[in-house]
This record gives sequence, C-alpha cells and structure tokens, in this order.
Amino acid sequence: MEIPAKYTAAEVEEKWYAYWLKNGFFKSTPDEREPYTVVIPPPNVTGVLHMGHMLNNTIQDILVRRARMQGKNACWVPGTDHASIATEAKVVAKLAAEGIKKTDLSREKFLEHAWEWTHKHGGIILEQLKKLGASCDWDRTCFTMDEKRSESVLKVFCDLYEKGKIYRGVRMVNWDPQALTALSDEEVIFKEQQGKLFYLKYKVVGEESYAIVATTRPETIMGDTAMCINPNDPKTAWLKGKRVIVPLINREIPVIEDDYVDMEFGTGCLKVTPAHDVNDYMLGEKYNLPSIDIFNDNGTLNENGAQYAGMERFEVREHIEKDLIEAGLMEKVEDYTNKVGYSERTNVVIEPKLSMQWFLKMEDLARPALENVENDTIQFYPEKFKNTYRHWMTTIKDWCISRQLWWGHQIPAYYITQPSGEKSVIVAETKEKAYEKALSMFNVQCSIDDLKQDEDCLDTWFSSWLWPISVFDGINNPENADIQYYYPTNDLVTAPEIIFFWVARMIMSGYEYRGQECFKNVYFTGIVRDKLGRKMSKSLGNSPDPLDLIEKYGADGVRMGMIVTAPAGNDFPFDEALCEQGRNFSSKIWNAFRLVQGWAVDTNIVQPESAKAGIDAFHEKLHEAAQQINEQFAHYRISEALMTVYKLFWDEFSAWYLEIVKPEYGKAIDGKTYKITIIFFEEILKLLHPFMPFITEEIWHYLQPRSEGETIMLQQSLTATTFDAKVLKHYEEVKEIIAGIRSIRKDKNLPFKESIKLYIKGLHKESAFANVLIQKLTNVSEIALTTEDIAGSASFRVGAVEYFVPLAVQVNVAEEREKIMAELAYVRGFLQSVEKKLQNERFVASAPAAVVEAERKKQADSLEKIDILEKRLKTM
RNA sequence: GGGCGAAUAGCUCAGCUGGUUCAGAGCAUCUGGUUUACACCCAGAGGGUCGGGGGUUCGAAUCCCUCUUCGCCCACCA
Repeated sequence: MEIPAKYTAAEVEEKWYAYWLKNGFFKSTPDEREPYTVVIPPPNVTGVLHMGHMLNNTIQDILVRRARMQGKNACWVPGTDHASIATEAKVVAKLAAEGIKKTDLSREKFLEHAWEWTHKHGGIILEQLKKLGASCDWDRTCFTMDEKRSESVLKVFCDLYEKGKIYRGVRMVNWDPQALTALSDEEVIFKEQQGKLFYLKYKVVGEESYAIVATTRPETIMGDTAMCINPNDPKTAWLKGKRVIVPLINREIPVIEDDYVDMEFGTGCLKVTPAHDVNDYMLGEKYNLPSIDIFNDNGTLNENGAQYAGMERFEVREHIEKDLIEAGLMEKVEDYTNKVGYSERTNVVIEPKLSMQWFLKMEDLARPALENVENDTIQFYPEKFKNTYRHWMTTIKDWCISRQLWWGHQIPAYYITQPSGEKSVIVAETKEKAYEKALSMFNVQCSIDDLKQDEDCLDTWFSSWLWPISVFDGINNPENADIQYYYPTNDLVTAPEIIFFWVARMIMSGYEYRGQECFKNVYFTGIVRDKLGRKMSKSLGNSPDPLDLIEKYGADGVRMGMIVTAPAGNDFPFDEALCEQGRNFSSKIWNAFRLVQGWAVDTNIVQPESAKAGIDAFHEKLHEAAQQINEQFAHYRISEALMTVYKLFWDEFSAWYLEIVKPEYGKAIDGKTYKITIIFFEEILKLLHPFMPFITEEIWHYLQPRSEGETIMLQQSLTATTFDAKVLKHYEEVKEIIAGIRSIRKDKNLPFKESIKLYIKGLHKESAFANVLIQKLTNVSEIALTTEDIAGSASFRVGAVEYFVPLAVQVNVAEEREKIMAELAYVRGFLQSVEKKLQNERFVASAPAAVVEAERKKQADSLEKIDILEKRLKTM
C-alpha cells in the first residue's frame, strides 16, 4: 500500500464525504436508541457561507458526531429560511438592475421572480456546509416556505387569532421608507449622529410674546397638535392654559401640561407631534390630541405638508430652516449629537409612523418561557445570557408580526364588505375556509371573489419560531412518530444577537404548541471578528471566504483552528494563523501515522521492557484524557475538549509514547507492541473524529483492513473510564528525570549519540519502569545507585532524589555552585513561607487538617532538599 | 440614563466550593538541533504586582465595597 508522504486534504475530504452520503450514515429514523436532536439555525436561503456559519455549524457537527459515537440516534435537521426582507431586497435590486420596478409588477409576477431567484441561489449554502463536513440528515432538509412549514405557519396564526392572542391595531411602528414596511424594534439600529437642535418661536395667542421650542425635527411642525410643558416648571408656568401658533402654517394649538417634559432640556417646551414620535404619540393618547400624519409611505410629505407637500423629508428640513429664519421665527440653531434609528436591512433612517399592523400578545407566551429558563429546564451556555434573557422577558412588548412585503407567508386574513358597508375581517387558513366562515358568520350573499386577502406578509421570525416543531411536522400532525421521538431537541447552537428574535420565541412556541421545552441546552457562540476586533462584514471586506480557507488548509484544519480558540459566548477574533495550526496538526497526525505504518512487524521479537512500560503509561494517559473530555463536553467546554485531544496526540502519543516504542532504525517492532499501538491510535482517532472528521476516517481505514460500509463515524468512542493516578504520577516523575538529563545534554553539549551514565543518590524507587524508560529516551547506558556525590559531574534533583551525569570534560565548578546556590535560595524562601504559616497558631487551629498536613509535608520536603543541596555544596 | 458582563503572560483564554496539584494552557517569542515519521518538526528557555485602591479571613486571582477601562443589551430628552 502506497502511503503519500504529504496529506492532501481536498482529495481525502471529497472522497469520504461522498462515502458517508452513499452509505446513508447521516440518516436518522426513530428507533429504540436514545435520540439526540439538533435543528440547524436556518441560514438565509439565498445566502452564502460566512465565518459565522462556519463556527456555528462546526460546533453543531462536533456535538452531533460525538452523540452518534456514543451510541445515540443522532439527527441533525438542516434547512433554510426565506428571510423575507433580505431576500425581497435582493430580488428588488436584481429587478432594478434589469430596469424593472417592483411597483410595476403584480404580486404574482413579483413572486415568480422571487421564486426563480430562490431556486437559482437557494441551497448553495447547504452545499457549502457539506464541504465543511456537516453530518446533517439531508433527506430532512426543510425550507421555511415549503408546503408543510407554510401550512404550519398559517395554522398557528389562525390558532392564536382564535385564542385572542393576535390582534390588529393602529400602533406607532418603525417605518422603513425604502423597504416600505414596518420593522420590529429589534430590526432598528440606533446610531449616534451629528445633527442640529433648532429653537423655534411659537407665538402666544393674544400676546406679543413667543414660546421657544427646541427640536431636532423642524419638518414635523405641520403635524404639531399641542405644546407641552412641565406643570412644575416655573420657567414655563406663564404659558399655562394659553394657546400658541405653529410657525409658518399659523395653526393654533393648546398648551398642555405633563411631567413627562424634562425641565432641564432645551427650553422646557415640547412640541407634540403624535403621528411622528413615539413619546408624542403616548401624550396624544393621554390627552386625546388629534393626530396629523404628514408623511407618505416613501418618506415624502403628503398634502398635510402644506407648501412642502411632495418633497423628501430631509430636503424639507433644510427648506424649513431657511424659511423659519426668513420669517424671523428661528431663535437659534445649535450643533447637537443624538441617536437616530436606522433600518438594519436598508440602512435608511426609520420614520416612526402610525400604521395598521398585526400584533401577537406576548404576556402569556412569555410566562412559561421565562420560568423554564429560570429553573434551568432549558440551560444557557454560558449562563450569563440568562440575565439578558430575563431582562427582556420581563419588559416584553407585543410582537408586531406583519410586514409590508410580498415575499413571505401572506397573512391569512380576509376582508369582506357587508351590504351595510361595514368591513369585516375573517381569519382562516385558506380562502375557501374563509368563505365558508363568511357565509355562516354574516349570513350574506357574496361570492368567494368578494373576499380580499390582507396584503401583508408575516415577519420571517413568525415561521422560524416554530422551527424545532415544524421540521418534524409537529404543528400539522402533532402525534406523528418523528415529533414524538425527536422532540424536545437537545442542543441549539446560535449567536447571542438573535436571543430575542429567535431563541426566546422558539421557547414560547414550544410551550404553546408542545407544552414542553423545545431544546434542553442553548450554546451561544461569539461573534467572529477580524484580527483588529472588527466584526466581519462584506462591506469591510475583512471576511475571508470560508471555501478558500478550506481549500488551503482542509476542512479539518479550518475546523480545528476555529474551535481551538473559540470559547462559548465570547467574541472570537479570527486569524488565518489559526488555520495554519489546524493544518499543522493534520500533518502531525499524518506523519505519526506514516511512522507507525512504516514499521516492519516481527512476531518473533520479544517485547522490550521499555515498550511495556510505555504502553502501561499511555494506557492511563488515554483513559485520563477520555475522562477529561467527557467532563468538558458535559459543560460544553468544546475548545478545552479539543485541546485535551490535541495534547494527548501531540505530546503524549507522538512525543512520548511513539518515541518509547519506536524500534531502532532499520529494526522491526514486536507484534504485541505493534498491535496495541494500532489500538491506541484508533482510540485517539475516535476521540478526535468529531473535531476533524476527514483525516480521522482516512487513517482509520488504513490502520486495519476494513470492509465496504465500515466507518469510524459509527464506532463507539471511549466514554467514562477510570485510570490509575499512581501510575500517572510516577510516569510524570520519570518524565522530569528525562527532562533533567536532556537539559544536561543540551547545556554540556553532549550529543544524543554519545551514551552517558546516570548515578542516583537518595531514595530512588527501585523501578524497572523508570529505568527502562530513562534508558530508552536519553541513551543512558548504565544506571547505578550511589551514596556519595559523583565528582566531575552535572547534577539535578527531582524531589529528594539527586541525579548525577558524569562528564568527560572539565566541569565548571563555579557555574555548578552558582546553579545550586540559586536552587537553594529558592527552596529556602519557599520553606520560609511555609513555616510562617505553620507558626501561625490561628492557621493551625482553623485550617482543615488536610491543609495543615500538606503544609507540614511541604516543610519536611523542603528541609530534606535543603540538606541535600547544602551537602552538595560542601563536597564540591 | 438603566441593566448585564468582563479585566490573569505579547495574543486568545482556563483557573469550578477561598487552602493540596496556584499562578496555568495553546499560540507567538528566544536559544540550540536536520542522514533515522514530521522544519507544517524536535529539545529547551524566558515571560504575569491576576486592572487600581480598600475590606473580610489564619489564608484572596477566587468573597465584599469602591474606582478605572472595555464590551453587550435595553430605553431613547424633544
């Protein structure tokens, strides 16, 4: 069998992914085994893979693969999200490039274009995930707008409507004048901005005096319906009960009083524009003020805008500034920094706007969702996000679920005008059902065509909040075998930015529709940033293309590089050097494999004692690591678990174990040692497989003859085990001795080829184990015990035992003395601190016996060591 | 403005219930080393007032208070 000297990830990875697919290893169907379920956070259907996806999906794949190797029936459900605003924006832009305006198209025609776009670009991202090695059950791939998911969404909407949880109402919403839709509060980003604060003069009716109002938005004066002062403010008390005139348009408005007004800000006078400001809206409600809407949906002024009608809102601001100055109604203009809301999607300034929207009441839904996170039925990793979650859930507001878009689930509400002229709304899953309902409810003669469906779509999250249920069709068919078996799911891996958009709402729908948690654990990843700490984004161009990275370093290398340094919940500064580390690790594994497979095996050779010792030691190391990894996974310390395997392979297996059992150059290895080495190698590969699936599969197939259809993926990896701590402790001491000898070789320029002698003075444990390992790894020809110091030698100490390596060359006594003096000073200092503790009566009295005992042991050890060092100095 | 969190080596982070194994890991750096799996390597070394100050305690990186800096979330004074 020809083994290539270099590991070529690309080839290997493609081969094994195809093999896994062909053999259906990712598939899951309900059976007797314990289920382990993960649903993917569905990426945008027309999106492309970025580093955030890479991190997120690598973690999911690790969890899923590990569960599979623990004998669980692992099911990872993939899918995509229709992402209404984002996708619609892309389609609009694409059409615009072709000279087609959305407004010129019918809804049906537009949706044709949108579907075409979706089919063309949709699912690319899922293909990219395959390159990463994602072990999703692809047969279960879902789309938030496929038939079953759409049906689920409509069903839930109708159900919540029936329950009285969904209502329609005029509310102040965040209006995106470019996308022409309302946005949820979560989709608005506030940015600090340099602006101006304008001081406008409102003439007091019947007087020659003026009231001054400070505002950042003078263009909204046409919508003013009151002026408000604080009743406790002496500055403005003179205005009480008066009326003032809105500048330029000369309309009279009342002066009202409310302690909402901040006496310290501006002049203490507030203009009230209920149609265009959230707080003013509340004042308007409170005092029954009229509401004058001055804007069109696209951000231009409407007929209420008087002479400014038809102009764009920011143009109006400039115009009106000039006009006010000319009219002498501008007291002054100051520079001012304030925060302005922008649309997350289109990046235009949000216009608060009164509009008819659909809302979902949150209060009842939030209750169990909060409770079950508080009581840890659902656990967050890291736990700190529980606080964030609690805060939001206790101040939650109703969810605006309608969007003025075409791409999405059209709201299943139908309007009918009765003969009396009264308009009624009927909510039903289909137009036919709505028609039936209409007939029975209103007892009127009408045709089905008289029903007019609501033009709006549902918020994207209104479909994804059902995801853990709907992917198993548990809304339409609540008793089906899949949902019964796979629900509740186990782990959700997602970004903290969507804790409210998505995580919280999934938890709510889980309790509403299954009466049970939708997942048991939520693992929050950090945000992937660049080296400079900036968020990775297209516009900055600082995000590497994941596929390029995979090509360069292999999927295993990229996975390893990302995970090794990505703790839960913390931002993750990505650096390509990490991938290099990953690739280097792949190479290391490959080279270790090449060493092992290159050995000639001779079953007639007697197993060397050193190999026996090495095997005993590594056996314990392996089991110790397996146990650590178990604990690390139990706490979702995934990068630590990887680090444990990394060190197990690189340090323990390659640097120590393989060096111990390695036969002399050109010689064969005995059969026993070879066999166990292969088993060790396999066990490590199994522990490593979830992190680096490809190279582990490749090597696993080389290590022993395998038949078609076998895979490392489905092997049981080492789980809870025990290990002998005593053996490990002794082994570590031996390593220390070996390190001491290596140091001397280095200091004294003794090449490894020259064999040396080792003298041991003190209570050296008579250990064949130690001796054979020392001889094998340091080229010591002879180990002898001594009761005297050896002249002309270099020495070191491990514990209370002294080791001497005789030197052929002249020893630099002064240098040796200096070293020993330094060591002595250190131990004396240490002893001093220990004794200080022990002399403290309160310490001895109050500290636990074990602690005091430990201090006494330290004291005794130090005294012994000091004794040794002092004697050594005397005899030099 | 309100809430949450963080600050430990050059970088990224562990450090759980205060004391054994407490100042650690990986990367980076420095020194030395290639005929014998691997320079994508091996052997070794240096590097920290545990953000500042105070307190509790026999004992603090760990608990409390306070200050400083940073991050996130919420609310937006027109």
